[in-house]
Amino acid sequence: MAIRLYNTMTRRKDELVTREEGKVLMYVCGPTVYNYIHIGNARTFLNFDFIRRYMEFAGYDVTFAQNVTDIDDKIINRAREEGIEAEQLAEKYRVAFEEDMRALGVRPPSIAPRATEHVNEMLEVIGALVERGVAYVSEGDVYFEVAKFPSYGKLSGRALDEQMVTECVNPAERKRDPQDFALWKAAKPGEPSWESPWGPGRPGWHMECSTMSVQYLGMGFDIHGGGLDLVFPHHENERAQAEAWAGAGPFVRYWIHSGMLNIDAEKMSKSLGNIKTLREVLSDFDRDAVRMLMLGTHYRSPLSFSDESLAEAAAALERITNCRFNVRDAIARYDAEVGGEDGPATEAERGFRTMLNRTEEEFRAHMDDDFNTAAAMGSVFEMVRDTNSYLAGVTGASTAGEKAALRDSLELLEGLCGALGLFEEEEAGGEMARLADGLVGLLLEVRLAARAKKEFELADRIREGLAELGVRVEDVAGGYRWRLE
RNA sequence: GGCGGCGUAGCCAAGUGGUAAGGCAGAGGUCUGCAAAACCUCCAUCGUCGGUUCAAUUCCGACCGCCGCCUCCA
Repeated sequence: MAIRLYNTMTRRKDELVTREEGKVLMYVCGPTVYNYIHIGNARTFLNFDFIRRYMEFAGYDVTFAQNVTDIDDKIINRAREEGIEAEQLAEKYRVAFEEDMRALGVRPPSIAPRATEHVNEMLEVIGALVERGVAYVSEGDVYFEVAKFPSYGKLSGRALDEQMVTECVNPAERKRDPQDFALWKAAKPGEPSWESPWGPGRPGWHMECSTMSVQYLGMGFDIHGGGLDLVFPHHENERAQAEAWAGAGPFVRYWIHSGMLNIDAEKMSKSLGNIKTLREVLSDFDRDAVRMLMLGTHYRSPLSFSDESLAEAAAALERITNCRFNVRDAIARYDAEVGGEDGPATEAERGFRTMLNRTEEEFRAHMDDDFNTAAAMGSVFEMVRDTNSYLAGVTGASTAGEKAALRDSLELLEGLCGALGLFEEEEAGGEMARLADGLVGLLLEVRLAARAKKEFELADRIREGLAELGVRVEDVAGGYRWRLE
């Protein structure tokens, strides 16, 4: 079945037909590196990580480009505050961004071009736009003349003359029309700058995305994404530049926009002082809890973030991790057993396999339908319930068929969750881990013996002591199992 | 003023023209030395008012409420 996705340009769900069959060329607007990213930024990057991963899961070869905006006003201002060069500041936060993405489990882009390394290419595009008469020079600035691009406003669905005019902002206008936007900004004294035919300056914000996306993915690439708040003016302008420059459209086949994240139902803003950095969140919560929270809401809907909602997501995630643990434990247990007759599959086993197949079908169908992660996770949760239920009925000496079915269910559970980037935390390894492993096992053997003698006080002491070390002990028929919290 | 979105149980959240997934929380039960995990059961007529229809939460209209964008913003 084909993937259908909501296209901001057409305002409906369109079937994904890529430029080249089996391949997806995708560009997502990356960070402006002037600060640590906040949880809202994280949602956008996570949403596109889900989309990218699922397309790969669905068999596409995905090329994913994401820019780094390492020169703009915010960077310059912030550098001034911190008393360092803009370049140093940008590098500091660019590295921090990469760390954050790694900590979140967001897969790195295939290509991560930086604005400052593509100034020459941008100058070529700007020059061509001036030559074509769609851009004009004004006191060292270069502006795109919106009136020369007939379909301006098509993406964001707004007419040029119906906008609220914020004229008081800049009365000494260098622009012919307030809607015109800068392709090149003349440098003020002390600002970082590059040479250009129009004097020293730096590229306008929108320029880099048009230039670099086309440079690496080619005109008419498949998917361009970003936060919903980038539709206007950023993406509208990108499109205008690119199509005016190429002389034809489309710049992009599908536009995808990720919904905003609010904190306690309010927009994050400096004035409200409710900006929450990803680092703060990750210091309190597991990365997969953050992923679960984002997966629970469709990517285009607004998401209200709070510590409570995160705690809920963590609890929901635990249900899945418990199930995974239950299945793994059962497999290990049955593998150790010698008995077990082979024979025709039982009723329960056949039903179990049917359920597994249905789960995968439903999961894919939901994801194919505009990446409906919330519904897809619903299917996973149903599978969790049915698996636990099946597990409760399989007791000891299971058949080869049952063992195989359990292994398949584990593979499916991990596969579906993995398609959305869950369960990628590295497992502890090494000498010390093996030693700890053995010690815990030894203690639990002692505890088992104590329980057999009804020495519950000792048994409880061992369990509590281990709990303090983060080892959760659970008793099962005739034995025990444990795991790290 | 222009454009767009949203309003589903205590909370979060899918979804459909034919009486509503899933998760969290809660209640009861089973299992257990206790616990944990798990299973079972219970818990909503979908903002309000009209209209279309055999039938609407789902389509249309009005209204109320909330929010976003129109200026930098993921």
